[in-house]
Amino acid sequence: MDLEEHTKIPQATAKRLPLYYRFLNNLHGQGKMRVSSKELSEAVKVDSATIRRDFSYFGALGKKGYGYNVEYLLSFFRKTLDQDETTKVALIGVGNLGTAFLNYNFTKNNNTKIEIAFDASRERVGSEVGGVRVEHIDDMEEKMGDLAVAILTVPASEAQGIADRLVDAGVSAILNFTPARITVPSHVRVHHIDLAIELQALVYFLKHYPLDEEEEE
Amino acid sequence: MDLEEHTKIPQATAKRLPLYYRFLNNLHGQGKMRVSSKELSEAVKVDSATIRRDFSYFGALGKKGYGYNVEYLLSFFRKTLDQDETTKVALIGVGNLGTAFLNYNFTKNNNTKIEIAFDASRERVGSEVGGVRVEHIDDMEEKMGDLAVAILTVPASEAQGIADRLVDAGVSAILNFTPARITVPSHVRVHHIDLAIELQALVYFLKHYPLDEEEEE
DNA sequence: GGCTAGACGTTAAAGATTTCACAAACTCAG
DNA sequence: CTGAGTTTGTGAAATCTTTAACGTCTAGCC
Ligand SMILES: NC(=O)c1ccc[n+]([C@@H]2O[C@H](COP(=O)([O-])OP(=O)(O)OC[C@H]3O[C@@H](n4cnc5c(N)ncnc54)[C@H](O)[C@@H]3O)[C@@H](O)[C@H]2O)c1
Ligand SMILES: NC(=O)c1ccc[n+]([C@@H]2O[C@H](COP(=O)([O-])OP(=O)(O)OC[C@H]3O[C@@H](n4cnc5c(N)ncnc54)[C@H](O)[C@@H]3O)[C@@H](O)[C@H]2O)c1
Repeated sequence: MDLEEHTKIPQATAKRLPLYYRFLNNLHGQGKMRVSSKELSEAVKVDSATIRRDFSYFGALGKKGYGYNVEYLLSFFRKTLDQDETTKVALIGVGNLGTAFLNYNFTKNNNTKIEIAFDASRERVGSEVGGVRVEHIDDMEEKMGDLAVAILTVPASEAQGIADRLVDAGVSAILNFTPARITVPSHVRVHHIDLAIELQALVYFLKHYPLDEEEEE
Repeated sequence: MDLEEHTKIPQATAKRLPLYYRFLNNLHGQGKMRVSSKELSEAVKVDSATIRRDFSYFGALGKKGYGYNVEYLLSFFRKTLDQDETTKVALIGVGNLGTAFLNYNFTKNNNTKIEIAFDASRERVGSEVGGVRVEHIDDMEEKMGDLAVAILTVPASEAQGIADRLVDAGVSAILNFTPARITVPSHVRVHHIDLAIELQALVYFLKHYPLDEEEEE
């Protein structure tokens, strides 16, 4: 019943929910009591109609002529986004990117935490990075426990092999930062974040999709 | 004329072009002469009809009953993606993420290169990271030259201030890794990459959008 | 030279997402 | 208590994107 409701929410909306949640948190921290879709729109750079539409998938959360009650909205999204339970995450590949993530560790206002990290390099294994213990990749299956989510920051050539092992170890979601497009069974969810491509795409848009003329402010 | 043609290409297609290019490069490196949309589809995980459609925006690049000539396609995309000229990029904020990017530097098969980096911390300034000199942020305007693209990896609280200065310095595209949604004039293009949100969204999908039942391979 | 299998390019349909625009419902000042 | 002013929630339209389906053309074989 609960799940079915959620299943109807468009993916595009679902991707914006954490953004809304974060900003509502800020507002709440500032002691703000109410907020309109217009205000929110300016802050998160999403059209106000889109915001109202997004919220409406969850029912009537606001009041006409008033806007949204920050506290109410926040507590609603806290439930919706499962902010009360922390999802434990594994990170594979403690190199440049992996180290950056471990130091950051998404803990600020998040419900995710990197619990354990793995690497193949003997020099890294046994150390702690950002408070997270680095284990040897050979011990992955043994030490990973029942973590459901993994961040993949190994060299591209290793990606598929490690992904296969992750799947066998019971992982059901992978955030893949390698350029390799990995193949997994259909019950596993993979999101690719391909930073090199993001940069190239930005440059392409810059050159081929002119925006407004330059105008001095 | 040339520009107008490109302007008609859907954004979704444009974002996939660097991906195609990278894979074609791999194929070419392996000495492969021809490739079909089906093969490409399996490698980059994009529906083959979508690939054919994407390519068709540029005209008839393939041959029926044969597929695409790798060399031809590659040289076509090289032109289209301006792979021959290197776009110089500045990076602001040499912290965890910034350091990772500098060490990587997108140089592998890319047309982008981080030329210069800036930071506020006296200990970092003057050093080199990944072969890139780190300058003090106070000297940014003076030392940036005419770079058009910047990567922003400063703390969120600094993001808007630095963005304003980047715009004044003539930057027209910003890749923003901070959680702050920055405001810029309409002639400046900003892409947000919000890693914390990507992770949260993945977890949300995992919990609320069940995929196929688990099945043993 | 003719035939078969394969693969493109494209039309059209379906699906997803965004945006417009406005009636209804509310707030708040006076 | 009233009325002016806000702001929601949502049909309907517009836009963008993906996918299916297939006619057409080519390669390669016999
Ligand atoms: N650093 C960046 O800015 C950047 C940008 C875009 C893409 N990427 C991609 O992200 C990935 C990681 O990049 P990076 O710069 O951190 O690379 P890196 O070489 O610094 O780190 C890779 C780490 O993985 C470890 N490793 C190697 N094989 C392993 C294995 N089989 N099991 C476990 N660990 C293993 C290595 O010891 C190393 O610590 C790469 O695929 C890269 O292409 C990185
Ligand atoms: N590291 C991650 O994994 C991660 C993940 C998600 C988001 N982010 C975001 O990316 C940004 C950078 O993250 P980080 O972990 O690298 O942070 P960091 O604190 O390690 O690095 C920030 C760097 O910016 C420099 N800096 C501060 N003020 C500056 C200024 N005014 N001008 C120039 N440089 C200045 C600091 O000296 C520091 O070196 C942050 O906004 C963070 O929220 C990081």
